[in-house]
Amino acid sequence: MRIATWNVNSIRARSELVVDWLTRNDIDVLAMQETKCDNGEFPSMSFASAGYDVAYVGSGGRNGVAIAGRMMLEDIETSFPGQPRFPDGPGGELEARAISAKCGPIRVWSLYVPNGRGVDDPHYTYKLKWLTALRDISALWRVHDPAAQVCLAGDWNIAPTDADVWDIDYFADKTHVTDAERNALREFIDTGYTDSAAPFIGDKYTFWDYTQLRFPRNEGMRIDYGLCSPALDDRITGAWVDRDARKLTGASDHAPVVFEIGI
DNA sequence: ATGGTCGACGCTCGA
Repeated sequence: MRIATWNVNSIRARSELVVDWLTRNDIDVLAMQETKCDNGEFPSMSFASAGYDVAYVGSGGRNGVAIAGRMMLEDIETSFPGQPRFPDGPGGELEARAISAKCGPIRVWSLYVPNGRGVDDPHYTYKLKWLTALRDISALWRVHDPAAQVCLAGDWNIAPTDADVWDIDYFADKTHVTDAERNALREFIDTGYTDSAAPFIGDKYTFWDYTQLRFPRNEGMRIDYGLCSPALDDRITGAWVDRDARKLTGASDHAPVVFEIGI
C-alpha cells in the first residue's frame, strides 16, 4: 500500500497532473495541501474518474486541504478539536488547514501548518499555537488508542534539522528552522510519533522555491513529511520523494513524498 | 538587481 503527501499549490491549476501522477505511481491515498479551492469547486469528478474518493475543505482561494483514496473515505473531520483561529480569538477564521479520514485501518490527516511568515509576525505566534494545539490533541489520541494507525501527513513548514535546508546561514533570521519550531516538532516525537520517512529519504528536499533558480541549483528544504503512530510506523517499509514531479511543466513547488506500507 | 516565480478573491498578497 502507498500513502503520499503533496502540497499541490492549487488543485484547480493541476488536477489533471495530480490524478495522472496518482495513477502512474499506484498511490492508494494522497494527502493534499494548499488546494486553494473553495468547497463546491473541488474537481471531484477528475478523481472519481480515476477511482478515487475525495474529502476536502477549502475557503476561497487560500489554504485548503484534501484527501484522495481508492477506498471510501470514512469518519471525515474538517478541523481538529481546539484548532486555533487566525487572527486569534472568536472573530478569527478557522482556516482550512486540517482534514482527516479513516482510510481502511489508517487514520490519515492532511495538515497545512501555518507558514509563520516572519519571526516577528503574528502569523509566527499563530504557527506555534497551532502546533501546540495539534500536539495536545495528538497526544490524547495516543492515550485513547495506543494501537491506532495514525499518519499526521502534510506540509509542516518546519525543517527538522540543519541538513534539511540548503544553507542554514540563509535561514539565520527566518522561520522554519527556529528552536521554537523545532521544539514544537520534537514534542510530537516525544508523544510517540515518528518521522517515518526520514531514514529512507535522508537529506533529500521536498520543496524548492519557484524563484532564484532554487530547483536547478537544488536549493530546497525538507518540510513535507508524515509523523506516524507506532502501530503504523511498524508497517513502513520504505519512503521516497518524487523529485521528477517537481520537474514537470506547470509543477507545484513541492514534490510528493510517498510511504510504502507493508502488511 | 535584497529580485529572479507562481496562483489567486490579481492593479497585490502570500508563499
